Amino acid sequence: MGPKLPQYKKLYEILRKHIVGGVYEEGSLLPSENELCAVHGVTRPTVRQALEALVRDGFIVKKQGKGSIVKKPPQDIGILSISGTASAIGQQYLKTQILSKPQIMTWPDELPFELSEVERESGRIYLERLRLVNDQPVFYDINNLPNINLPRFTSRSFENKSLFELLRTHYQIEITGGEQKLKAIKATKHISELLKVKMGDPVLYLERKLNTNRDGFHIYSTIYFNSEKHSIFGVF
Amino acid sequence: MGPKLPQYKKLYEILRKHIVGGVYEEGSLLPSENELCAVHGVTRPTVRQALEALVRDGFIVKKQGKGSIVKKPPQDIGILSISGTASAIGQQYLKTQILSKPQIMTWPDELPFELSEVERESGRIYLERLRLVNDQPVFYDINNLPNINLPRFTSRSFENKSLFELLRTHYQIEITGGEQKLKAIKATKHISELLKVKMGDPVLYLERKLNTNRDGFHIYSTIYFNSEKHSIFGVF
DNA sequence: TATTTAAACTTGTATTTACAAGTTATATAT
DNA sequence: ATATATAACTTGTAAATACAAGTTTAAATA
Repeated sequence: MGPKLPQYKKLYEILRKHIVGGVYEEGSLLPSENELCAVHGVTRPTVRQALEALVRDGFIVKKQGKGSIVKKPPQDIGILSISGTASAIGQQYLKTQILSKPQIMTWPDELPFELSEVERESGRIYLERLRLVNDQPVFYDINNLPNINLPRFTSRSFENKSLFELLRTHYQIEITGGEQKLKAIKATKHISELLKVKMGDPVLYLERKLNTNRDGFHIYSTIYFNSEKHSIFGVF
Repeated sequence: MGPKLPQYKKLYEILRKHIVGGVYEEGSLLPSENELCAVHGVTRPTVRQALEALVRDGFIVKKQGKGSIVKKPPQDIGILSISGTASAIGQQYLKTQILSKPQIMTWPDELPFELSEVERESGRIYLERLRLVNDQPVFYDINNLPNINLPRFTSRSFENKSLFELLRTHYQIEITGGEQKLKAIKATKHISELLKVKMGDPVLYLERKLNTNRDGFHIYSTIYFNSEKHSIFGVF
């Protein structure tokens, strides 16, 4: 069960959790590297590896002679970039409703992106979600993951949890990049009902292919976004 | 005048130059870390720092047990990221039409972003463009730059030139990042006429604030995008 | 010959040590 | 009291070393 994470990743997870959990206020300083060494019983290079990852993911900025300064968590970047949607808005306000529980299916014949052989042979895990802010529907997303080495995945709970966080913490799958196409389209009947907008009203439409640290493991998503009250915010 | 770069940065610059210069083919392997140590007379942690930076900047990917694989330099990134719109589509197909020549004005009272004091006091350079692909209008953008140390700017030619390229080559201003908001909206009469879509049809709407290497110098843009035939494509 | 095993690579993780460089607070001098 | 210098922090850079883990190649075995 214990996935034997390296120490710097364990420390990364701890600090990340503390930051998003509000243990450290925005703008305040993290404990110094030497303090972190002492507290967690590791050496400074190890601590620095963890901090580097936090910098890369936008949770802190470092200043020589000063320390590590905590940034507001959704410095992570929202739907336009590699992180999950949860952090874009602030996890506390974003609720997740599963429209279609994760289920194993075959791939459809036509896809906006091309599959690798392994992916096609393994089938897919299909998952539909509706995501709400203040009980108002904002995202509707359709996700396809290749069914490769994801034990117990279909039986896990997704309510109010980020898909990416689950992949990262339980399967050590990290998003390393991707590509996406973006359009403004008219809401169809189906979409308008889900997102509670008028039929024909403009909604954002995204197609994404995300790369991961697992070779040949990509996540394919289609996302509809109701931008009437919220807009997609991105920092880069 | 030697800027006394740290060793790992020197090595980074060397390897980067070699990669973009074609010394290493795309997909081929860089010398192993130990080889690089020997050749450049540094230790492995130093080499790894340089390679880390190359990974971060998208020039290589590393595989445990295999080596460092050369990627084609981060092609361009499209409108969703820091580069100009020209590279998103391919400069050769994108034409620029100036709707309102650059002119010096005062800032309006209301702005989607907050100005710094220096920016507000200096006034702005205002610039409207329409950008076409195959003679079909695709972007309409409204740009505001603070009027700080930009000699002869209003008299320069912009036709078929990237605003960012001009800023970089003539004023050494580089975009370092930014933030943006994204919505799908209905085309107003004005927008529909410019982008040649029906009134009320969905168009993409972006508001951006771009940071530069000049402290306190930001570029504020509003962009309307006709996504009927083209979609915005982004790699990250 | 085909398969398996082992060796020789590669990068990944981790410790220990040392000094440089930037920041802040304190003590000292004027 | 104010300015200056010092000391005590902070992160940044760099070395030398060790072993783990993944990949490839070559040798040994069936």
